[in-house]
Amino acid sequence: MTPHTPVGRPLRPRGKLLQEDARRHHRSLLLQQLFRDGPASRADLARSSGLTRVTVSDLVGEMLAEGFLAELGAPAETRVGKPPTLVGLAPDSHHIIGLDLSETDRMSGAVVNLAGTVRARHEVHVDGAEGEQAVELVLGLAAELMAMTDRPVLGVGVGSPGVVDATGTVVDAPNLAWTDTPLAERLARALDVPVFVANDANTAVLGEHTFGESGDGGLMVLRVGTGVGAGLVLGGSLLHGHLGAAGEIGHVVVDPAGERCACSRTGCLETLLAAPRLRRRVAEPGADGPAVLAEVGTRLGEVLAPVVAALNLHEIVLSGPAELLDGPLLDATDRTIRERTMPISSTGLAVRTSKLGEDVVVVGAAVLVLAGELGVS
Amino acid sequence: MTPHTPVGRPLRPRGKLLQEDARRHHRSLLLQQLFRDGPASRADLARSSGLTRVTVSDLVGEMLAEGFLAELGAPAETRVGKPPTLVGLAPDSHHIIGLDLSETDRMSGAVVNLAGTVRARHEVHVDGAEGEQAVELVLGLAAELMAMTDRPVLGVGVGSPGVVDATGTVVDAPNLAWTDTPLAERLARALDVPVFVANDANTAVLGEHTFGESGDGGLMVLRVGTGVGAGLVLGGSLLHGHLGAAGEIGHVVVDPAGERCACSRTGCLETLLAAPRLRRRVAEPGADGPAVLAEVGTRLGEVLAPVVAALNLHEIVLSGPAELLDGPLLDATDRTIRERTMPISSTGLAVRTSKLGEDVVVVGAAVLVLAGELGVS
DNA sequence: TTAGTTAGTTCAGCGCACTTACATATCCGC
DNA sequence: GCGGATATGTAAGTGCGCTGAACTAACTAA
Repeated sequence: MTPHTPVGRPLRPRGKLLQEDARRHHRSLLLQQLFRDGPASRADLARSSGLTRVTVSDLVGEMLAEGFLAELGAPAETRVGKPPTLVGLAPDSHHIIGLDLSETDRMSGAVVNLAGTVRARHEVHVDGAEGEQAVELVLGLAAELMAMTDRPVLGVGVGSPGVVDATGTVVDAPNLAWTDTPLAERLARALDVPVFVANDANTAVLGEHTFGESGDGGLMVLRVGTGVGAGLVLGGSLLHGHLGAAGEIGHVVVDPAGERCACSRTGCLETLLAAPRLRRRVAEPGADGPAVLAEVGTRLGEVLAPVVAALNLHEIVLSGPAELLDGPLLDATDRTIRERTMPISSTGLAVRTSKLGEDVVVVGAAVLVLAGELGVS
Repeated sequence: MTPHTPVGRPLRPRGKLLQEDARRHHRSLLLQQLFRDGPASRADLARSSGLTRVTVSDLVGEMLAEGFLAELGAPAETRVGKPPTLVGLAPDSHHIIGLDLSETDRMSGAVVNLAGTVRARHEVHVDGAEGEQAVELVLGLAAELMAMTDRPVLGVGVGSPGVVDATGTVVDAPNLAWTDTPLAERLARALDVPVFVANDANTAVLGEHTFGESGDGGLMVLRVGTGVGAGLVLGGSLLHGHLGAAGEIGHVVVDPAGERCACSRTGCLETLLAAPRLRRRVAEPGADGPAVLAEVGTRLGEVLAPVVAALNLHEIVLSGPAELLDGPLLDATDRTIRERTMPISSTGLAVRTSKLGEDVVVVGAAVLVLAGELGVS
């Protein structure tokens, strides 16, 4: 009798499971494989997935017919036996529309292929649009982008500011004056493709997780912009939190004696770290820029240390203006976290800036679609 | 086209999925149902699970034969149509052995039924036993408990101090001088039943999650004893962390100017909160007990606030000596968390002490087995 | 008594992945 | 240069688990 452990498996079963689900699951398994490790033969796929060659052939055939995969011929190297025919993901067989609504002055979007490469861009100015007007701006932007590709569109992903619930309804987004706005439904109705909406920090962490060369441990992406927010991927899945408000870390108090914040509290993380304020402080005449940045970094480290210890995170990624984040601030954050946690928590940890830059949100929005439609990420 | 969202579903498929797995999954689904909501008719189960009556009948028949379920006759109330026959969980059809190795002076264990009720107890003194000696003490305790029930034993669950990996190997437990000790394997070999081992704080959070009347949002259990540790259930599953060290929050620095800690840092949470130290400080001549407790509670709140905000937790449970935790300390922690986080993070949050008391760990260890063997929790 | 309703079972059929068997295509040793 | 070894990929048949449709059982309402 060997020891078992219920790792990763959710404690409660989720629902009815059909054969159809099994097939979709296995399709995802193969896609995922090709997605991460590049082209492979049917036999290779069979070996690594545990499915039989027969089943793999069947599934691959299906996906070839749909266009998601392409046959790539035999590999160059020569070995005993019949040479395999490689199959690989056809990254431009389908395109995805990713939208980033997190900037205050504009809404940007992109046509993204299945490999996370941006194929086209488009953006619209917000110009103070709010409520329904803002929704229509989004609808227009998405339609425009859909017209920019001749490939079938797999779906639309949106990274929106504010709190977004599981159905893609924006519960609350002050900047756009949205409350309980069913954005996913509106887009789905208008465009007739699957639509996924999530908080911008959440899409960012998905982007980083899938396309940012990150590992498989817990990942946290901290977005620094007009505000400060975070997204977390734990155990391979996006954390939503009890009320869908996971990652809302911008208004944690770090310094009760600090500046007054718009949220009526004093000394929130945002009063120190939000890009406009920080930029102003650094530029103040007579200010010691690096020292200011280091001090803010230290404060950030103090906030993150308990989170790192509690979650045993693998990576923390800072996303935002590089001139502010990448340097004394990052270094101080990294150092502070290590000073304030045990080696077992901090040795496995990497603190770095984003590798995707400005595109994290749109690419992450595309991952939302990839995960939802193909089970790939 | 309706909006979709990949909620809760892990982003990456876990592995091959057989029909057999589907059947186990559906069994779990029904068991879970009966487990949470009590007895029901086959027709009720079919309606709420989405399976057909045929399938439910088949599965229920199987589980009746195995003894897990029992027919309970018709309900008292009378309605139109053929009266249903209720089936319900047979809580004492099988028993589970739960072990708690977290105390320094003794190892305790219990025979637990499927409903989480303790049916018998046993314990052994540690008397300084270490390494292999301590392992044999555990083997003996488990064997003794297995002899105390005449029901089939579903498995053995163990809550061990220290870091435990996914295979049930204790990576590091200083008190017992265990390093890379394959405890699950040893027990499985000796007793010939499935064995599950996890960190004591992790088993505690499982116990609280399943039998502590807690909700479905994120749950954190903070164990205060000789040391301080935590366990987390997020999105319905236990969080392990990158290196299996999630919840190791005892050595987060809360006061760099504080007392020196055994871990070579200064001002760790443990230096304030560990039960022996705290008890001593409260009992000091001239000390204002409640004030000391409130101050420690405030510090704890400062550590937990970032975690609460980042995870949007639903519940925080303090488990340990009630005379220390339940009162000014708990109140101060609760207050501090609310002062330091946004309403959206804190309104959905409840901070309380454990409802299972001393039994959290053994009962949680039983849940480990329930989840692993029956997919129930 | 008859009609209507609900519970639970029987039976044929379908989808999916598996096993077994085979065709195909290369290398290797003689 | 040719059979044997080795490996890839396809074809046919099997078994498992679920489903829909039809059936029996047991009760209420009129």
